[in-house]
Amino acid sequence: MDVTRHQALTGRRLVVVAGPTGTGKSELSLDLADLLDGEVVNADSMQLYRGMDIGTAKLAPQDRRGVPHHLLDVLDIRQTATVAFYQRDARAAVEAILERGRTPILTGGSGLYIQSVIDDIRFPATDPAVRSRFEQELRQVGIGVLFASLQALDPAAALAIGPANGRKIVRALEVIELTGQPFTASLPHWGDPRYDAVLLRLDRPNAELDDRLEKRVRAMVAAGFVDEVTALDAAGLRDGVTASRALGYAQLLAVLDGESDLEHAIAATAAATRRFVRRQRSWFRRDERMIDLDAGDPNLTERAMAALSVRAAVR
RNA sequence: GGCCAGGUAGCUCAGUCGGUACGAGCGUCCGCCUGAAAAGUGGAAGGUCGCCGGUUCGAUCCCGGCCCUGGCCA
Repeated sequence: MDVTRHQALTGRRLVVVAGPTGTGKSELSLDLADLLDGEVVNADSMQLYRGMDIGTAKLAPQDRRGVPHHLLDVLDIRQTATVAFYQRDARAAVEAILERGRTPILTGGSGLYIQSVIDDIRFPATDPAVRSRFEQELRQVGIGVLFASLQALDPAAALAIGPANGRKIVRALEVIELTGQPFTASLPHWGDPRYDAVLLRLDRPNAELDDRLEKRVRAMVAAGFVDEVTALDAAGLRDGVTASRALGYAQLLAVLDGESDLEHAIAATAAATRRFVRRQRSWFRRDERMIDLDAGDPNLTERAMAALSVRAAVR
């Protein structure tokens, strides 16, 4: 369990490969794994699910070049993914890799997930009973009432969350009830990342990325995305609170319901993905610890290695 | 060629019985984010109201002409 000591002995540290979807994170992490004797830990919320392969652009086993991957295919479609669960398992995976004397490479586009691994974030507990009670109240009594009570209990949280954000109002009330403490959406301030992590941030120009994303959605459909969703639908995809809302999957479910046609679904998915990319950026952008890399650089891998060695020298 | 409908924000469309466009949704841009984060949310920027002329103190809204789009008829 003495991770720090191990690092000191082996010189191993965590490498994070972050960035918006479609920038080539998976590919880069394979290269880095080859060069650093590494293993990949997935930091992509939707790739946690078994069976969600094509639509999540998950690396197929035969394309992993023998590099061990962790936290892929660990959830059933009907289970709800949560940061707290992810934090626990991802840290365990990272630590196990370090124990083995190898390099953990945390790769993915879920900003909060990444942060949950490298920063000291503690997620207050949850209680299904309390949660569902508030959710029911939200539906029956209305959001206004819940927001008013949040304003009374924790004005700062109410201000930060806003009167229209039902999900977060519910969670805040839940936390307040369970902990007796205010929710206080305290401002994130980062210190030194755990595992002596080096954070790499991939990106490419908007127009270029948007174009790639559109093509990628079409390629997914050509590769059997519709069949995948049909099969998952039979397996209970709609019962999954998280999985059923994944990009592309939600749009294709609408097609299966006859509410939309394929062409519309493709356009809607591409549009939603663009929006997602903007949100990912706004999340990653504020982390000053990240080192930027141009995803379109032909020497991307060398650049990444250079960034890592600079960090090693500074150390 | 004639008739009808229409030309208002990047797109789809509201609206003004003549007084500086409360425009809306979508898109775009920016931000927030502590147990659903591929989710959830806040804000901003965008308009010579097709063109030319007339009436009027004043026209995007009235009149005339022209151009464009869609439909119908010959």
